[in-house]
Amino acid sequence: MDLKQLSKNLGLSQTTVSRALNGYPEVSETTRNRVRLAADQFGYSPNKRAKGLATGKALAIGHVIPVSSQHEVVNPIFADFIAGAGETYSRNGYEMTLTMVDDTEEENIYRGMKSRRSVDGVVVHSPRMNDTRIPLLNDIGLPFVVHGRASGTSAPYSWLDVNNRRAFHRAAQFLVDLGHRRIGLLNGLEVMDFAFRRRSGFEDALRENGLPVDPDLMRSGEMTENFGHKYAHEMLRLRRPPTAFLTSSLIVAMGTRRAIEEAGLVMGRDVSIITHDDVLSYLGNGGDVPVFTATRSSVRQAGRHLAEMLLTEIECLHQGTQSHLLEAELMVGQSTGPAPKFPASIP
Amino acid sequence: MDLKQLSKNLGLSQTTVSRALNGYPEVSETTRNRVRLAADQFGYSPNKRAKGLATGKALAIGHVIPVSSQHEVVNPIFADFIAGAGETYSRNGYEMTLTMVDDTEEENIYRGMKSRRSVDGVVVHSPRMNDTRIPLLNDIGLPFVVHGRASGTSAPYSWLDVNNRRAFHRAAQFLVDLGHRRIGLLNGLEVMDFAFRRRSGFEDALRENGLPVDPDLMRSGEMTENFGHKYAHEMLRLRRPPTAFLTSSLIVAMGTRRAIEEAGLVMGRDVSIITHDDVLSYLGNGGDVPVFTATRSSVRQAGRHLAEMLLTEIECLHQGTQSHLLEAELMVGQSTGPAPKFPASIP
DNA sequence: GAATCAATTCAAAGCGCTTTGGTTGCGCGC
DNA sequence: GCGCGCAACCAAAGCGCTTTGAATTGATTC
Repeated sequence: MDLKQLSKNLGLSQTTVSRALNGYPEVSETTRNRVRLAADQFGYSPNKRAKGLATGKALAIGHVIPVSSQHEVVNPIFADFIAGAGETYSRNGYEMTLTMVDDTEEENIYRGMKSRRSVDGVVVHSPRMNDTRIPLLNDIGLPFVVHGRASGTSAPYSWLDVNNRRAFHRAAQFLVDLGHRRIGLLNGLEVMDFAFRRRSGFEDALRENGLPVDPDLMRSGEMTENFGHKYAHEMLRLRRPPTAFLTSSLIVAMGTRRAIEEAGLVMGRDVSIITHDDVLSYLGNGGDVPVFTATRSSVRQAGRHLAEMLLTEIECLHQGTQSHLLEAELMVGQSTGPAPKFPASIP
Repeated sequence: MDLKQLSKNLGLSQTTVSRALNGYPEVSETTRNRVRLAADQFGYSPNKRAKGLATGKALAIGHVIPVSSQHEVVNPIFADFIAGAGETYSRNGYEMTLTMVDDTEEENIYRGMKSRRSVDGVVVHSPRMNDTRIPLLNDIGLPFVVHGRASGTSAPYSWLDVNNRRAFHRAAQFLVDLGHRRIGLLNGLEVMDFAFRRRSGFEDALRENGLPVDPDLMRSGEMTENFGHKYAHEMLRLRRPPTAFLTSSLIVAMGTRRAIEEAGLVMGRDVSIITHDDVLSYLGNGGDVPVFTATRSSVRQAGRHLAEMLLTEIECLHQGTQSHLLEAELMVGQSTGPAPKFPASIP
């Protein structure tokens, strides 16, 4: 059923039917109702491509997920972030198109999206420091918003980010207040902007408390369970092991806990953990008292919000950029406790 | 830059330029090269919507992710599955559009996709038993393939599935061979077809070995860490606790391990765990000897493969249905050992 | 020299919608 | 009775591509 047939059935012109369905005022209410009814009845919905061609809008948003060919890790936060964004899109009649792309050809992808007009805008994921995508997108004139920020980028852009620096600063301070003096940092890949900020918040807290910044106690890498396990294990075997860890995700924290328990130690008593928690739906850090003490901020919520920002940017031709800095809340759980008087030594 | 401009620049007709770029034979090689060069130079790529309108193909595949409003869990395997499928799509010039949808309106979504022709086909995720989507899609004539199977559906359809029944049968047999007599099953939601099959494989193995099927030792639910923890904890406090668990995912296994350790027991010695492992990239169950004994099958690989099946179905108008049953491999890790002579009792 | 042919190229129609620039019919004031 | 404004509707152009059917070559054949 297309517009032509529908209008023929109704004995009206295509123009009128189109206007009736799209809410234009120059159609009488009786006609509009008649048209709506018929459209429902025949199950008519306009061909998206034709509509797109005619209006110049794609009614679609692109998410380009960099999948490095070297480390094939799919960041698990995508699922929840995209679930959040998807809610916003469907509420507003947009589609979401996902592209997995090797990070070497990202530029071509964006240019292609622009020139073949397949999307109205894009969400930039996992910004790195000095991220080249931001000037690129500004350059080619494709509307975009960034999930996170990119230090070192001078061009203006819209973003939504968690205050990673403050979150890790607070977390570190919390551990110091509990008496911890040696704290291990298991950070995300530090080419990623968020990881860089987290580290700097962590280091600032140490310095403010007159504590040394010890490279032996800092590792960065893909945020997997194995990563957490491997380096926690390694640090716990140092001559002077850390009495606490600050980890970048719940998954890493779980690996860290495994290393702690393998060493015959007890999490929360012998060794503390604070982690950042993105509130992934399948990884609830729940209960009345959370298992892990955590700085938390829902990535799903972030997805919803960022998608809204992008849509207003597209629809309102919103001049100027928008930005939102979310504060993470610090939830005290069972994984932290006072620093032990005599740090357990590993056999 | 559009086709009109490009052809004007070249002094050729739109027809010729279009044919040159699309590899039609009735264009001389010299002209074709000239056209290609110019297209590259001007960064021309055809407007996707116009192309779609003209050809009637959308060059896009839809993935409809059911997001139940009750339990807002986003299944973490989506990320990896979609990464796999996405690779196939981009290799073949397709886009992937994702729709998060409350499962009450799925039907409308599919009908809409069909009538507005926004996709050439869809992938059905998380089939339930007697899944209504399969007859629906057959009915409206939208090409589709299913990730998994739907017991109780008589209509033919194409699918790719892991042999879940055999995997859990083998896993249970493996535990029985190690001397375990009481085995806890922490299963996915049993409206899901895969969970149903897993349970039946599990029960068959018990029966074949003359062991009772004890409802107290079987739980099903969303596969979260908390789910694993909660019910493992509960079962371990039974008068006759299980000496082993069979769990539905690595995440659940991690929750189970937590419960075991909280009880002061040692995984692999006091209590064994076998889990299914979807080989999610961020959850490597790696090492020379995996942490968890597991039946494994890569969901990312499944995504790649299933996407290929769908594309051949669409492009070749492949009559008849295709199906593939993948066998999971059993990887022996550190989480299993002989059943203890005197099962540890919980204080 | 006219007719045939293959190899290239082209003009124009069409995909299903929106939108521009009308037309129509009616009540109004003068 | 005339011109006017307004409400309601419409025909046709246009979005950027593909594809049909025809035209233009130059070479070949009779």
